[in-house]
Amino acid sequence: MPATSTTSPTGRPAPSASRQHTLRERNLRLVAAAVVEATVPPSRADVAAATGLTRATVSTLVDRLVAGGLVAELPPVAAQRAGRPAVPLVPARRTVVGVGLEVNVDYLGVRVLDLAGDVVADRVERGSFHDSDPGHVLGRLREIAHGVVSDVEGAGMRAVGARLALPGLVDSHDGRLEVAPNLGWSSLDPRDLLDLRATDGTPLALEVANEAKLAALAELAGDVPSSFLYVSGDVGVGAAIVVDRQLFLGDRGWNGEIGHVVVDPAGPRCTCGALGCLEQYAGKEAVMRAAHLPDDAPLAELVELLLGHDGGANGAARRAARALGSALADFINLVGVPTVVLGGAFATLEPWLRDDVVATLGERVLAAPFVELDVRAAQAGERAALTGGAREVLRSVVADPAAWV
Amino acid sequence: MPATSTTSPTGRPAPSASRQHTLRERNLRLVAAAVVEATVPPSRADVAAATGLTRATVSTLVDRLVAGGLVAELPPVAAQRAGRPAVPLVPARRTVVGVGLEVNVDYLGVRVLDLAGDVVADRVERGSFHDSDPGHVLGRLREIAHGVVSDVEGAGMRAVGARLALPGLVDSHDGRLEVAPNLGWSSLDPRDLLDLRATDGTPLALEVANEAKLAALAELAGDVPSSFLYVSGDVGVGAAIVVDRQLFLGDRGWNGEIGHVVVDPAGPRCTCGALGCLEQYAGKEAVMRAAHLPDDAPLAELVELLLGHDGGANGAARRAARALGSALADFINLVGVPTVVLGGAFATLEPWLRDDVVATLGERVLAAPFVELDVRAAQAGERAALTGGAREVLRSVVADPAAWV
DNA sequence: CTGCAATAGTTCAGCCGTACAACAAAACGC
DNA sequence: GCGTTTTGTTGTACGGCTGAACTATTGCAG
Repeated sequence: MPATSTTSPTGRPAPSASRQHTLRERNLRLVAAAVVEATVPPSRADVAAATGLTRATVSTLVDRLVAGGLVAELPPVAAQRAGRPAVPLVPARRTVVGVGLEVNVDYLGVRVLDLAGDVVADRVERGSFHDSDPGHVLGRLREIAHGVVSDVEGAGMRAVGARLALPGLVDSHDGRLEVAPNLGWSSLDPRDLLDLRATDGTPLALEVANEAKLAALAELAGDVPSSFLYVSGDVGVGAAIVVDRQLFLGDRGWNGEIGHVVVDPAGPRCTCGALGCLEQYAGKEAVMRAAHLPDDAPLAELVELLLGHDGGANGAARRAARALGSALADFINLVGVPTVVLGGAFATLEPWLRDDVVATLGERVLAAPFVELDVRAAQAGERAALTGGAREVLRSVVADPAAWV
Repeated sequence: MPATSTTSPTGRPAPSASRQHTLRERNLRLVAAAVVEATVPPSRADVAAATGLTRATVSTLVDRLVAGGLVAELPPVAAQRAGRPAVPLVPARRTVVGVGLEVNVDYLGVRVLDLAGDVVADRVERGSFHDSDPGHVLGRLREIAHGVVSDVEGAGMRAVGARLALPGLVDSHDGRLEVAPNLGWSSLDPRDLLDLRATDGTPLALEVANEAKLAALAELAGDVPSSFLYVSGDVGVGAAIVVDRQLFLGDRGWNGEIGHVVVDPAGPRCTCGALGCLEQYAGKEAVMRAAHLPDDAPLAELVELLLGHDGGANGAARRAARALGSALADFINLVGVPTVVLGGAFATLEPWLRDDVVATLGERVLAAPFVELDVRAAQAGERAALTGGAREVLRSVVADPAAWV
């Protein structure tokens, strides 16, 4: 909450008067980021060299971060060379944690991560939330979350915020959910129904976002370029734009709606009312139907057929891949980011999608001769939005450590 | 040049150590922006109130900006109320100027603007640069630019930088032109052929960008939302994304290629090799042909026919508008910015395009029920890229006044 | 084993830029 | 004409960073 109260719609900090303590805040952030993003635990001297600050300044800043529980010191280890051994600095474990929450069509989830990226708690409850009652479902999520937060705080950790992932259009200004077709929810503020509190009663800052967008952020934990497009295949097809390791949200966060990009104006009618949307070719129901499976067949069944070289399933995959390639070509031509990460069901199906997607991109992306197009499967695993949400909370702590130390 | 040397690919400043003078730089920018962006000339006290700085601090900063020629004081005018009369502050006129350059298919242009937004110099040379020689054309542009810069500097002004607009794919990292189909140019660095110098021999910082993108920036001079999509119709169809009054450049600046978005996969073959690109419906040649005019007919001729309610011309306009609406719907669904500014020939044709574009957007934009879609004609006038380029130079001065005072 | 070089981290004076408060300047109004 | 009001300036205090000197702890050469 404090971290975002002075940010513009797109998340960029609004310019305001800089005072002495602004220096402190900025340099604290710089040092915290240097420690968190380092691949090998740096010493104070390493941080000084990396940031351009003096060792003296880094020392005082690090001391503050250690006191605040954001950074921890490892026992000094003698290097292979002369000189006093360095004290390696690492993101603190089990001190400050972020909470990821999700309501999706077939499960509720809560996942808690610490600054080291460790999963501290993970709870999933399966169910069927098609056309469900928001108050009831969010009430249940609240119970689960409250239990998890109690456990975590009982173990001495501090929950600093939560992100709720929803499969629908979320307004990034006010966190309202405009519509979530597959849940049957519309026009509500989840924070009215899900006020989370720490055990001492203080409210836990909660922000709401689209599921695909938080799932995209989970990829940042792995080896991925700093800018990429993320496309998540599920019942719907959602996408996210990540630039310089940050979500690009457009005007109010309702972007990345690649599921309704035109593939063929003479194509089948979509649930949105238009004709030939991508979802009618690469959405779960369309793919299952094309593979002669029931609409709601599990993904594993399709994979089974594909592994057995079933003609119908392969045809369905190729049709989906061609359509996906066409829509992604538009995406790349418009946004200008040449790396595509396939998430959700597309990650599982990547071996059967990749070639046709790449071929279509090669034909339709105008800049194809000048840049290397890169299509790859997501790495974040199951229910990535939970990880992404929790990570995002922790990122906001690192981005504004002054508020937490 | 100094302003961008430490910026990331997308133009966001790379974080680095903050020192005392960082405060100065940031607050100088804040004050300069407050003066430049104000609608009515503010006093030092007004600026202090707007920025949150104290009057004392604002005074020293303003004095510096005045000394550097970025800000000027108007004679104090007695307000209608008690108190010492304020000294109104305005962007300085005819002191610091930015240079916009452009090579397009049918003209070369140079335009010089000062901080007040006044056009200080404007020179256009018509010609035909289809399949032209880059060295020759840029050499000629260099001559014209050199003459203009000499005049301007002779009048006591200081040219602080230049932007060159080209109708093609420009790499925003290194300023190289990858390809400009209508000029027949490819793979060259315009700065090798166009090194500009002030009269005293010091080189003038030159950056290169796509024509539609600089034209989009020219809109910021008028009454336009802080985020919008800009679509420019010409021989090709180009676009730009402006968010928070800044260009969004994706990974390397080759975005906004809306001309090659899929309108109909069964449509006519495009020069890019793919089928049914927007350019085959809304590009100049396609529209002229559909209106039964020669490919290279002047726009005025089409307008004439449209004003006369010519059936063929109207059909061509509607076909173009439907296709444009379809591609723009994709654009909006993907990027999430609901305001569209029609530029270039589309600005002239806006009366005949708007209704069909708006109708198509209403059908295909997923968020249409929740946000107000806004389609409007560009305001910047002829050869907007020149204005946008010059403005962009001046914006970079205001964004980093410390480098210039 | 001893002393020296090398590296890490700490201490302290100095500097710089902003805040705060008092003050000077220039209007209005009764 | 004098108090009031608002603008802009002056001087002091304070906070945060730098730079240099200093301490701590290692490796290595002799």
